[in-house]
Amino acid sequence: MIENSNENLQDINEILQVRRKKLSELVSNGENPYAVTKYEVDASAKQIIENYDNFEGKAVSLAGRIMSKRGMGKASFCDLSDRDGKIQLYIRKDEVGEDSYEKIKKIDIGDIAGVTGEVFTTNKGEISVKVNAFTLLSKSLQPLPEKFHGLKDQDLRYRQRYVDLIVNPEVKNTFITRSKIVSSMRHFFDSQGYLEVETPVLNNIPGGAAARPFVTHHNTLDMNMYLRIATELHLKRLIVGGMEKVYEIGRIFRNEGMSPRHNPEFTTVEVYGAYTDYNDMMTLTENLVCHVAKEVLETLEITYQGEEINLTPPWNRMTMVDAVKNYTGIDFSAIQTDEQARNAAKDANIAIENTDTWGTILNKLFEEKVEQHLVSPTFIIDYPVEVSPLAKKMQSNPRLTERFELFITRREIANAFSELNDPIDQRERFEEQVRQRAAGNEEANMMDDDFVLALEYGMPPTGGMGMGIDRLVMLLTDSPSIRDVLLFPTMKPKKIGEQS
RNA sequence: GCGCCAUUAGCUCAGAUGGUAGAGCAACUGACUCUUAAUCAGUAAGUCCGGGGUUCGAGUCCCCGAUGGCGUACCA
Repeated sequence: MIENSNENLQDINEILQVRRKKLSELVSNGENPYAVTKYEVDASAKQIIENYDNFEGKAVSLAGRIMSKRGMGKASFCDLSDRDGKIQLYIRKDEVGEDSYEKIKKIDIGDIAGVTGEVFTTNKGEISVKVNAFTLLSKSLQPLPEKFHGLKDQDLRYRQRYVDLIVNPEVKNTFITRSKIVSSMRHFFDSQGYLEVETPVLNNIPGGAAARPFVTHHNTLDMNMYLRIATELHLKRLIVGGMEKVYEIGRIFRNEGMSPRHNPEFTTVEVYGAYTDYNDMMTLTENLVCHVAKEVLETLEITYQGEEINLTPPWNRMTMVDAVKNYTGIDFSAIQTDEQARNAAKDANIAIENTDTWGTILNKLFEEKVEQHLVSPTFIIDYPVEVSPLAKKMQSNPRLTERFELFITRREIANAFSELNDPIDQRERFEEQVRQRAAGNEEANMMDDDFVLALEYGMPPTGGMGMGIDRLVMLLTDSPSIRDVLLFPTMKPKKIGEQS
């Protein structure tokens, strides 16, 4: 590798050449930085700064990336950035020795170094480490983006997230928060007796949602398989099997359009509890989000893109029929036939098709006229059966199901219902989905005979809830795009068509 | 999928009306032992996203394409 470093020197720009030259000099002096295997670290920048009284005057050993250099002749200052912070290094020629100082002058911004030294405060009041030994631990051959503006180019930030993380500290914080949110969720479910499980990502029949799946191929079995579009149907099989409280946090895949709120792969949590219903799931959802917000953000009052959101329960609860009535004046409880519903939709300027029914039209009106108003946390409850193929019908009105969706900042955050456990009803609903599929709806469910068979063995009354974790993280980290909460968002390759 | 906008040095950005590209940071050389967007002097650095076209002349105008951002459509 090292021998190759001179190979195409003419082809690369001067900055890269200079760094490669510095590397080969180190190598020929027997100081190949890439040969170093280990460095003892006993403190971090954040620890030192937060517990300065304990560290003042003490010897510490630190390692991290050099982020800036301020040379002043026989003394230099650097900023060293490590896992959770940044600290200034003060390097004096008379402290480290002449040879060492000359070498330190040649380091580049971006190099990884280990230092030992004494913690002190400069005259200007900055907590620093007076270095007595400096070890280059890895050479950076690429120049970093500018120290003040950081990396702004969105394309590069997503494609080269490692650079984004190095130079834009708030990015690292977002992902630390994401990690804490997921961890807090696990604690919440675990402490309530839910069991975390893992179900297959490779599915024979993708189900549990209306979405086009990704198709892949298994060579030995010589058959196509699908990446899962939800975890729902497997988790409910586990309820049938007597695992009464289960949850899964996992990646799902939907072969659909991309937008600031949609990535082809994203993470959901789904939770199921036997002997509970959608009302219990509403309470659970409220408790979950509040638990996470309190634990991670230490507040229930957040700001999302300039709008203040108060997460303090209880949250608004509104039936879909009431919601549509409030915002459009159209009262679906007074509408009986599909024909009447279609006329109401026309009056409201909603585009409809001949296949639309009372329930699908109610849902369309809700999506087009109501969703945009749901900024504060709001549970919309009692969804039409046509758009809820896996939810239990309401006893009081079989056109509706015991289902809710949670909206915050106009976005769907969670979806839950009293799970349909009637195998005969479930089979009929699948058959309806299959008909829609045959009619060209690529997002309709496929028949899942094994799932129906499972229900035939008997599933207890069960409440279930699914939540988009990426969207929750967006909300809690005030991130405008889903790509800001995904370390490596899906990107189109930059160069195409060159080889083939 | 459609529409609008963006793409200029490693990074952040300027480049009216078409006249042959500029700053700051980073880099390099030098000065400087408490600086912190260090300072000072000097040097070097470009496939102006790619490909066509108009023109005596294109970073700039036109067409096609690439990637991204936003909006819209789609997404129970």
